[in-house]
Amino acid sequence: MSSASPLFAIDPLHKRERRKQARPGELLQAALSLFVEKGFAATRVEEVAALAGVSKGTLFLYFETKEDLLKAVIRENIANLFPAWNEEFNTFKGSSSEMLHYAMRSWWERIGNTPASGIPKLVMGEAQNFPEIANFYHTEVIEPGVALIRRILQRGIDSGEFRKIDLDQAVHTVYAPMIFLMMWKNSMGLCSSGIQIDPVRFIDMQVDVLLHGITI
Amino acid sequence: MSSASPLFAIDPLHKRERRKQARPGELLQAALSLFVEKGFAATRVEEVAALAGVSKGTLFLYFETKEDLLKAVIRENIANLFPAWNEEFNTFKGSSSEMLHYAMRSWWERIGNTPASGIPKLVMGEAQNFPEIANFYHTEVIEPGVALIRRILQRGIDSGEFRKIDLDQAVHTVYAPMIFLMMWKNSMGLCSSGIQIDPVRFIDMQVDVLLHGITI
Amino acid sequence: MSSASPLFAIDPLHKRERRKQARPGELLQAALSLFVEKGFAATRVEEVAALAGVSKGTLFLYFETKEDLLKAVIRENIANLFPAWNEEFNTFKGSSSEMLHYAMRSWWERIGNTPASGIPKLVMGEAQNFPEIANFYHTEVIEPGVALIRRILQRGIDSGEFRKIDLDQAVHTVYAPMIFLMMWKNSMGLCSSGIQIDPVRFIDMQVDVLLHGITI
Amino acid sequence: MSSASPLFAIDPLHKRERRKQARPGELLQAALSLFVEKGFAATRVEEVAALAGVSKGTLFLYFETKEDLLKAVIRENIANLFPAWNEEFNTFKGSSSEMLHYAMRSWWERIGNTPASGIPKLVMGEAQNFPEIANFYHTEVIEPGVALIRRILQRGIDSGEFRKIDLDQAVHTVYAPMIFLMMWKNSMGLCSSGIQIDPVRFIDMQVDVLLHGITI
DNA sequence: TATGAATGAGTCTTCATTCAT
DNA sequence: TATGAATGAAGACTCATTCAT
Repeated sequence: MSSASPLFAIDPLHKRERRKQARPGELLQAALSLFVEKGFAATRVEEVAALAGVSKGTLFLYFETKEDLLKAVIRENIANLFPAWNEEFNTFKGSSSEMLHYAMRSWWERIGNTPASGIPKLVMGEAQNFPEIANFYHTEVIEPGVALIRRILQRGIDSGEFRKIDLDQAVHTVYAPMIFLMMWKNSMGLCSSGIQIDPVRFIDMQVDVLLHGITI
Repeated sequence: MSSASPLFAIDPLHKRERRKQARPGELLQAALSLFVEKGFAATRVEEVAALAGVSKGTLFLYFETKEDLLKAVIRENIANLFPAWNEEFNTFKGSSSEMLHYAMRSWWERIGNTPASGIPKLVMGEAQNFPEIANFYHTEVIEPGVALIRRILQRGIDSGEFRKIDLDQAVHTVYAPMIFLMMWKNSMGLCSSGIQIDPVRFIDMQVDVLLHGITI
Repeated sequence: MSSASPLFAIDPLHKRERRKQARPGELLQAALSLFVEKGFAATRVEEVAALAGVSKGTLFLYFETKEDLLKAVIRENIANLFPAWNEEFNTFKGSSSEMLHYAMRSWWERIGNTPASGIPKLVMGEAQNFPEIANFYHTEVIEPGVALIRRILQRGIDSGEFRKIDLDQAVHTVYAPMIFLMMWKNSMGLCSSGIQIDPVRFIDMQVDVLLHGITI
Repeated sequence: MSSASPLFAIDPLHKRERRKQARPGELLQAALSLFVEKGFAATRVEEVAALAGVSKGTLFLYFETKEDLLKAVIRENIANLFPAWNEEFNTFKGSSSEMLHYAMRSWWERIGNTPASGIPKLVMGEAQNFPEIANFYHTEVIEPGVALIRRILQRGIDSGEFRKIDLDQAVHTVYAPMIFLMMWKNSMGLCSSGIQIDPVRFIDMQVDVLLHGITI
């Protein structure tokens, strides 16, 4: 109020307002890190609220249920990335091999290497107990992801780069190692004494083997 | 617990006695199926006891805590299989490609296609809450499994069938899809509306791509 | 609060001012209908505020607590009716039987058949938790009501129409069915599958039996 | 075990067992007194359990829900009385006037003058919030009660003692004051400063007026 | 050994009330 | 005055674990 230049004449938000707009994001971030760290069921909503710096009641102002909170976490951190991704691939220049390699690398950078990588473990772990979450994940994440991969493979086949493989099976071959990698990283990978997988080398290896296998 | 699984014990004790000794095994079997079906947290010990035909109190006579029960389930259903497996591979006749294919198929038949396939999901889901379990799984399952795969690949390289690939990476390439398949089958695969993966075709595809990628 | 209900105030203040003074009345009306419809405990203050077209905070500007709001509702809707009623009976022409009949009918029209009929249920339901309210109701409603009935019966005895009954008991006989009717209407009467009492016939019957019983 | 005489050879219950059989009754009694004293919603299950001398969890061993507990209270204290009552009236000797008088007096002794008299207030107070309870009360209490009254009146008409009144209305006239009396006793009647109704005189008066009204 | 009655800590969710704006 | 974001106390219900029998 005291010093708004005319350029910002559009009523600057009051402090309270600004907090309100930031809240969902802060809660989502807190929820993601705790859900991933301790599992969905084992995380108390109170912890999430505390980590976001608010009280338990406030959380329920923004999310109707703990389950809703999880859905929002998924949407925010994964589902929302697809539109931009699709766009990006529409305009990709280069061979389909490069495209596939790029896709997997960039998936790693944007999801696999972020806290969001813990989500698949979460979802799979709770799938039976919360079927609605599993369905949601399917619709919002798996299906768009599979569609994206399929487009890349189809493009390679159309251009004569790839063999005429069975697409329905081949897509699994692409995303299976990615999902595996995320699961591993967020479970066994945390074991101090365990086998450590180097993600970048793992991905390169997967792409390498895969391309060896499907290129003509 | 210390002796061999009572399921395989053929002893001359009269029925009463035998039942007593069979108890832990029945509880273990009940626990496996319920843990896999409903998840560890969502399974009540009373259900396990009921399915095993005993009362809640009896279960605690054999297992100190619910967590102990889970550990025993893992030990009993996976770790114990390796010795026989190693033996079998020592005497395998045939090419290394055949050996790899055989290994993956037989893994599917003996674990992937049984209730035991639900165990990795259990372990990963509880890994952070029970680090001891994760470590146990590492030592008793992952490491022997990786060693087995490494032997097969090494055999192929030695015999000139396979390229001189980086073994440390390559082993991941082999077991990643298997673990993925088990996880999928026991989570998203249960979604009625979800993408269904045909396990046998999936494995064949994996082997196919893999061999295309690594054979000379 | 101290002045007469703003609903009846016709003053020359401009609209803004008038709205301000109208607020408590609107809140009271909203509170009455919701308390009666859903019960005191089950009505959220936010709903009351919303129905009155203000925000939750505003309600607390006018009423210190939810309980205070209930007290105001009772005061406003019942206690205030008695003066006019007393006046009316001072000038009644006709037999005492007619007077009794008229009294019960007109009570039905002015209270029993309005949302205010829900108040006794409210008061009785909360009587133990808020003894103050019960006392208030006693002083402001029950006692004036009983006094009114007693006057009618006394008039009948004096005029020789009625037997010399025990007045202390007889008054109960008059108002008991009325209170019962209000309670029934606002509780069991709402049960779709329940016994429905036709209020007018019920009252006529009561008066009929009563007059049969007390007239000479 | 140690000293069971042959006469009691039918295995005497162990202490634990005996407790178990007593528990529901103890809980029911505790629930009745607290529900009546403080209202259903305002009574915490933990208080009920404590008053019955058990822990919160134990209560849920015997009653699935707080609402179930209330239903059991109603059944135990009112609904269950009807069979015996019906039986009694089948064999009643005397005039229908006496029968009616007897019915109301004995209702007072067995319900009105016991803690169970608080139940109608409970039910009416919670009717909207728990429609299932209201329906239950209707079916289990109101309807049998009304049927009983109707039989008495019909008997009087058949024997020529009573006028040919409208039965549907007349039954209300009988039970309305009883329900009123119970409500009053458990709400306004508790007000130290309030009008006190003497139940026996009230009932006598009701019967007196009623019989004056309906006998030929 | 086996039972199952009893326990009570633990968690989500609601809502009257406060208070910064 | 008016707002509505924030609070946090409260309460029903669950379930692993214990222990008297």
